[in-house]
Amino acid sequence: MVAEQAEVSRETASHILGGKRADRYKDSTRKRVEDIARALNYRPHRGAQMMKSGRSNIIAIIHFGAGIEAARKINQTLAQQLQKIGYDYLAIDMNWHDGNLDRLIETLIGSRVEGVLISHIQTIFKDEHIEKFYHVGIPVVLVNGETRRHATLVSSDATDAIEAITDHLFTCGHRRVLQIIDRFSHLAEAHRPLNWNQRVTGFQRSCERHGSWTIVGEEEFFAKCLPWPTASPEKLEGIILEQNAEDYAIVDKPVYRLCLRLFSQPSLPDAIICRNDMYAMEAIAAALECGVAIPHDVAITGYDNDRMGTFPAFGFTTAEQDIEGICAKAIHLLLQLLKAPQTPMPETLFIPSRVIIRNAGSRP
Amino acid sequence: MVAEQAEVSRETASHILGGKRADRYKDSTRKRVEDIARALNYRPHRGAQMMKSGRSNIIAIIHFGAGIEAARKINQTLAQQLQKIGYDYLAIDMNWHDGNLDRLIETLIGSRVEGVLISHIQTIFKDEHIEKFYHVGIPVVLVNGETRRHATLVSSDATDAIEAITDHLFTCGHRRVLQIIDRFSHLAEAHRPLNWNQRVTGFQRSCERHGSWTIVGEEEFFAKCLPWPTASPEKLEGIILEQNAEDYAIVDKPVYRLCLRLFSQPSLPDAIICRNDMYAMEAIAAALECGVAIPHDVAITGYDNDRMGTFPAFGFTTAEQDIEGICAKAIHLLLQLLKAPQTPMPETLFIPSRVIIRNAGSRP
DNA sequence: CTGAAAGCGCTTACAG
DNA sequence: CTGAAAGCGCTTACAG
Repeated sequence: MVAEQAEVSRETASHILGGKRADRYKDSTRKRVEDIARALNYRPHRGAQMMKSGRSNIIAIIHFGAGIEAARKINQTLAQQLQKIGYDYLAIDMNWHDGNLDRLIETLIGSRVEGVLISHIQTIFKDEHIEKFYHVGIPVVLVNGETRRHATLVSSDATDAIEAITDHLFTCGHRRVLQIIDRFSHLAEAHRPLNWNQRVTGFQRSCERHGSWTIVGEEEFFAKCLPWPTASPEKLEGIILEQNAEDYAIVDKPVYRLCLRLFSQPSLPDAIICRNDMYAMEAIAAALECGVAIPHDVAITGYDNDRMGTFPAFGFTTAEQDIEGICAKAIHLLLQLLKAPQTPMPETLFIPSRVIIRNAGSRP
Repeated sequence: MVAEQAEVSRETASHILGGKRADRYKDSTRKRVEDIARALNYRPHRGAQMMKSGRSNIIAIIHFGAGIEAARKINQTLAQQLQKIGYDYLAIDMNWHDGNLDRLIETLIGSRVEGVLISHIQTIFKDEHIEKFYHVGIPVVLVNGETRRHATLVSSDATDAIEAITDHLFTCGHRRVLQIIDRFSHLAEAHRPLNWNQRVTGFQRSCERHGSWTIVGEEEFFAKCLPWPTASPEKLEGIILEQNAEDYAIVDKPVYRLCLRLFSQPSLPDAIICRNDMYAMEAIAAALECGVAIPHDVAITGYDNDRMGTFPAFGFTTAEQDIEGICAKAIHLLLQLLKAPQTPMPETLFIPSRVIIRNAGSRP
C-alpha cells in the first residue's frame, strides 16, 4: 500500500480510506492520509478487496437481442435498479460472444459474481449452463424468455394483451384477422415457447367469443385459404398463420417476405397481428411497397411499443410491457435467493402487459 | 485451495490447473488433480489471479447510444476483436448509469482494466475524466465521436460520403437540396463537433461545384427562404438548415417535427439530407403523414445503413461506415499504447465511409 | 517430477 | 487514537 509508505501508519490507511472506522482517527491524521492518497493517486485494488471480503458485490446481467427496443429497456432498467440498491453489475451481451459459452460461464464464476440475471434467454443457453451456476451456489433469475431448470422466470404475459387486441380488431368491424407467428404447433405443448402459447391462447379466446379460428402453415394458407370464401360476409374468423420457425432464425425479414407474398393476392385479410413492433414495421414496409393502404385496406398491430410505432404514419396498435414491474420483481427474487438460498421459488411469475390502441389498428 | 486438500500436493495443483507447467507432471498425478478439481467444482478466483499476476487482461468498452444500429455494431465488433486477440472486456453502457461518472471511473481503475475504448463519446464525458485514466497510466482510445485530451480518436469521416451523396442528388436533377443539421455555426470552428464540420464541408464542396450554398437557422429559413424564388429554375442550390442543437437533446423526434412543418409549405425542396438513417426515417414518417411522395416529391438520404433503410418502401441513399476497419485501427493503437506507453499517437485518425445509392435518393 | 517459501494488496478482529 | 498479526486464494521462481 502506498499511502503509508509516504507517511506514517500502515493499515490505518485502510481504515481511513475504507471509510468504516474513519471516525476513530484524529482529524489531522485522517487529513494527512487522505491528502497523500490523493496525491499518489491511490485506488484500492478490487481483486484484493474481493479476496478479503469474500464478496464481489457484482450481479451479472446476461442479455440477448439488443436489437429490440423493449429488450434494451429491460436491460437498462435491471442495471439501474441494481445500482440503486448498491450492487455493481457486469453486463454481458451474448451477441458479442463468438460461441464459447462455457468459457464465459467460467469467467463469471471466476469473477465471483453473486447472482445472475438472464434476460430473453435463447436456446443456446441450456439447462446445463444454468446448472453450472447452480452447482457453485450462484442463484439465477430469468427475465422474459423461457424457463430453465434451477431458475425462476419472471416474464411479461402476452395472453391478455393479445386477447384484448384481437377483441378490439373484431369490435372495429374487421372480419378476418390474421395472426402471423413462427411454427411450433407441431411440438408437444410443453416444448412450445411460452410466448407462443400466450399469443395463441389469447388469440383463440377472443376468436371463440366472436366466431371461429383455425391454424395453418404458410403453404397451406396460400393453397387452401385464398381466395377467401365469400359465402358469409358477417362471419368473424381468426387465422393463425405459422411460418417455418427456421425462417425467423435464418431468413432476414421473414414477415416482410410473407407480406409481399400476401399483398400480391387478390383478397386480403382485414387485419394482421404481428409478433412485435419490429415485425409490424416489416408488414408496413411491404404494404407501402405493394400499394396496400394502412389501415384502410389492412390494419396492422404489433407488440412492445417501439419508438417507430409512435409516428402517426405508422401508428399501429401495440402493447407495452410493465418493464419496471418485471425488473423489480426479478431483482426482488434474486435478492431473496441471495439472502436465503433455500427459499422456495415459483417456477414462473407472469406480469400482464398494457394495450395501446392506435389508429392504424382501426378502420378510419 | 481445494484440490490439494482432497488429494496430495499443494501448488502442484496450481501448475496443473493453471496449464503452464502441466507437462512436467506425471500423467497419473495430473489426472488425479484434474478429477478432484472437477469433482469439487474448482474455479480459480479471478481477483486472486489478478493480484498475483498484476494484470487483469481486461479492456473496458465504454459506450453510449445503444439506440443507433451502427453504434451497436461498432461496440460488438470491438468486443469480438478484443476476444480474438485474447483480451477480456468489460462493457459499460453509459445509458445505464444514473450520473455518477466519477464512481464509474473509480470502479474501472479499481478493477485494474488495462485499457479503455470509448465509443461515441458524449459531452458529459470530459477531458478531466479521461485525465483520471491518464494519471494512473491506463491508455484511452476513442472510437467515433469527439476528441479529448490524452486520447487518440479513430473515427469515420463523413466528408467524402456527404459530398458524394450531394453530388449524386444534383446529378439526378435535384435543384434545391436541403441538409438538416443541428446548430453549431455560432461556435468557433474548434468548438464545433467534428462530425458537424465533416457534413457541412462535404456538402459545401459539392454545392460549390454545382452552384451555391447558404446556411440558415430554422426560423430564418421559414421566414425568408420560402416560398422559393422561381427566377432561375436551372440554378442549383444547397441549403443547410440548422435546428437548435437543444432540440436534439430535449425534443423527441426533432427532424420529424421540422418536416411536418416543412411539408405543410406550398413549395418543397427536392431533396433532404438527414444526419443519419434514424432521422431519415423521421422525415419519411412525416412525409407519409403529409401525403408527400418519396422520392417523387422529395428525396431523402440518411447515413449509417440501418436495417430500416433496406426495405424498398423506404430505401433511401445512405453511407456505411467501415466498422471493421475503424475497430481494428482503434484496437491496434490501444495495443501499441499497452506495449509502449510512450508511443507518440496521432490526435485523430479518420477512415472514410462508403456511399450506398438507393432509389429513394433519385427521381424515379 | 514435486513441494516449501514468499508475496500480490487488501481488511478485519485484536491488542495496545 | 493507532499498529502488529493473520489470512483471503492464488502464482512464480527456486530448491530439491
